[in-house]
This record gives sequence, C-alpha cells and structure tokens, in this order.
Amino acid sequence: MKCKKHNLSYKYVCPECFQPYLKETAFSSLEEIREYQRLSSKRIKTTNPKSKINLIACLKIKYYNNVAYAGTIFYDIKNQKAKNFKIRKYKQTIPYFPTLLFLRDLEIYLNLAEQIKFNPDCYLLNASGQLHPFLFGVASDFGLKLKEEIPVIGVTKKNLYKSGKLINLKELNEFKIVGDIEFKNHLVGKYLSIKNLEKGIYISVGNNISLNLAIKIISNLLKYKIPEPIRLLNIELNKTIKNEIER
DNA sequence: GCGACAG
DNA sequence: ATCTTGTCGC
Repeated sequence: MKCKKHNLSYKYVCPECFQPYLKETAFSSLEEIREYQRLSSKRIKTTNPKSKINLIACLKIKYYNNVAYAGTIFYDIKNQKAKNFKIRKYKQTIPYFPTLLFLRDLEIYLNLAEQIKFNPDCYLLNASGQLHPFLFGVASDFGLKLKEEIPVIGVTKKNLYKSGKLINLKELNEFKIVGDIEFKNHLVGKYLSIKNLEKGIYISVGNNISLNLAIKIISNLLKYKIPEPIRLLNIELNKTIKNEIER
C-alpha cells in the first residue's frame, strides 16, 4: 500500500506519518513495536476462568476535539441490567494508526480499570484481541497488563486489515449466524450476525478466555447487532458528550 | 493492477 | 473514530 501524502510504500503504517509520534511512545522504532506485539501475542491465554461469568465491565473511548471521553459501564448478565456508568476525560496524545490502536488507547483503558468500583468477572472492549495482523490487538495488550487474570473479550464492527478470512458460516440458532475467522491456519476470531441484517460483528479473545466461551457470552448479549453493554455505554457516552459540548 | 485500514 | 442532514421504517 502507498501513502498518498508521502508517496511511500508501507505495510499497515506509513513511517513518515508515524515518525513524529514515536517519541511519545516507549519504543525506539516501529520494528521494536512489531517485535513487542509478536512476542506478547505468545503470552495470551485462551483457557477459561474457574468461576462463572456474570458481571461484565465494558470500556469504550470516544474522541471529540482531541479529548478522549472514556466510559465504563457494568452489565449483569443474569438480570440483563446495566449499572454504574462513569465517564472520565483524557487528553489525546497519539492519533489512530491501524494496527497500533494500543498506543492511543491502552493507558486510558488501564487507568479506567484501576478506578473500577466492582470486581468484574470479565472485561469487554470495543477493539480487537487476537484478530490482528500480529495477533495482538489492544484488547489483548489490556488483558496482559491487568493486575489480575481476568477474561477480556474484544468486539469490533470490522475485520482489521482482513486479518482473517471468513469460513464455516453456519446457523447458530433460529436468529443468528456464526462463522470462523481464520488467519495463517489459526482460528483468531468469530463472526456473529443477526439473520436479517447485512453485516455482523467480530469477536476475538483478548486474554484469559476461550473463543467458544467468548462467543457464547456475546451471542447472549445481542438484543441488537451491537452487544448490549457496548450499545448502552455508547448511548450514555453520547448523551454526556452532547451535554458538555452544548455548554 | 487496485484496494484493503480495530477505533 | 469524527462531522453531519435528511430520510425511511417499525
């Protein structure tokens, strides 16, 4: 691929575009970042937790005028109730680069997790985990850096950089369709769609959970296309941001 | 050859 | 992701 601005060939990230932000990171080169991602991906665990998952902590970040509005919401699976919405603001330092979302968002996610009020059984992030060219999206990075081994599930609306191909599409039940996302002979994620909709969502392991359990949990949260915790958190975030901007 | 791009 | 108007369907 070629960068239109610099007329440079590049893989995923244009070095010229990225260079000014390198000093904002803890790395000395893009190659070092890739090495970090490759090595870290091997530390991801896909074994299930011993205890049952009921309370989900969902984290989501939206940007407006270089300000990150980072929200947390808890979702009780059994009662299907959301509670304890909180929002915090951070200044944006690094912009979005495909495959490097962690540089922009990881510290914010970790800060949110530190301030959390209840002990969640699982985290849900609106980002990729293993569904990533280096098998290490920000949901996985977050999952590795948590102080405790808590399951992390990543959910996105898009398949990052065609990081995998969709195979084995089949009916999950009367209403839902599920498929595998395969990348270099590895099952890196699942595709999940509601039957009457054109497009579905992508689910991948962040850390400390199997893909099968992740898909089971997410499929039960689909009142609409977007899993309930993410959808409800998004609504709350939008309300708060709108109020703030109108002042 | 062209376009591909989590949020 | 953001910015942004109307419009269609339940």
